[in-house]
Amino acid sequence: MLELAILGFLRDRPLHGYDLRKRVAALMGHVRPVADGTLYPAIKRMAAAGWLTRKDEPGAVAAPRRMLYLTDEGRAELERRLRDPDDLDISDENRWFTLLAFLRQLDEPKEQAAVLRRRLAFLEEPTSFFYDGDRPMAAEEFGDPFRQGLLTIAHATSQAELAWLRATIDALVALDGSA
Amino acid sequence: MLELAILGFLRDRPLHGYDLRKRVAALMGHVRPVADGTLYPAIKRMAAAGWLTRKDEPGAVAAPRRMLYLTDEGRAELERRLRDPDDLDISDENRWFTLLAFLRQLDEPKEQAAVLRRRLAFLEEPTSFFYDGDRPMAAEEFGDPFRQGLLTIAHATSQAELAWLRATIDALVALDGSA
DNA sequence: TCAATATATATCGGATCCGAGGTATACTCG
DNA sequence: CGAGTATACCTCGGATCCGATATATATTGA
Repeated sequence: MLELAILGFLRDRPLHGYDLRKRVAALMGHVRPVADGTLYPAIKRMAAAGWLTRKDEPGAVAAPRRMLYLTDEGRAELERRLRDPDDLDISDENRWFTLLAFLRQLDEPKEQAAVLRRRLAFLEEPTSFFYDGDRPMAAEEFGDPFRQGLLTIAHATSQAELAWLRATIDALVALDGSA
Repeated sequence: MLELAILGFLRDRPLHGYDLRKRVAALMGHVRPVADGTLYPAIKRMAAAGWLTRKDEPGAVAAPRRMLYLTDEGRAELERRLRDPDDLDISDENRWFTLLAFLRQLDEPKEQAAVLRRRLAFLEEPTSFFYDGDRPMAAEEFGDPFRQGLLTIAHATSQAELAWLRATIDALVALDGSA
């Protein structure tokens, strides 16, 4: 997921690692930024894969910066990941949020809509969080406020997402039809 | 986080690995269950740490089951993790949800409320997801429907959680006062 | 002026996780 | 009766991640 964020940010403009770190933290980390011990190895790894190149930037700032440029291979890899995301079928909000932040970078509205439809199909599957043996338990069955809270929050989240998904898919289809 | 789920489920009743796998999948995994290659090493690890004991169950079922029993050390470890969760300050919904599912296992309403208050404080911090240089960008600034969607969903989620948190903290405080 | 903080990059060990593969028995359906 | 599926446990290699640690300079505030 970190790799997708790096590819996405670099498609907008070249950045050095420290700047990238702040942007990734804002998107994925909030309080605790992504650890340096995670980010810099990831950059190195992705440079080895040929997705980005590094160039030293002799500048006015304290430490020497290494600017990161997305290569054509990196751009192709980004498009591949946006078009065919592996994990729309699991309930990992962070992954979905990161994807959502960069999905606009796909050129075709039709392909953007296709990704959203897969997510919609996933969210429309019935979900159960708790079981008594093999029998799924309904929210009303436990007075436990914490499990009630879990279901309340999960429900509100998926309702908000569903509403937005449906509206956005419609808009993308209309956009594609009129083009 | 997997370890917290295992401790929490075993506090309710002894389970064998395969049963645990289904419950963990229902809570954390939904479509894709936690991999066997993750769960069984985790069980082994936790047995080595003294948090649970394993006993072979010669039974009528196909393969021999190994029942898992939480030890006193395991119960103490669970309470420690519920009381002092490391990561209420990061935006990982899965962690928070797992914690929420077992927080009722803390005996004192006062301590339950204390955990919720820390989460409340985190959610009340202003958050920005996107930056133009160092300047945080408001939702209105980009017409981009994907970033708008990101903010819409994030906002709805945190509003639902805030409302539930405030109500539940009040209820716990009242409960503690009347006891 | 001196300490602290911010800038900036990097390595290393340890932890956890996933995917692929392996083993074996019971039940169900054609 | 045979194939497929469900039950049930496990190992191993590879990937990613975090925390600690290291280095070095510029800026800011007491």
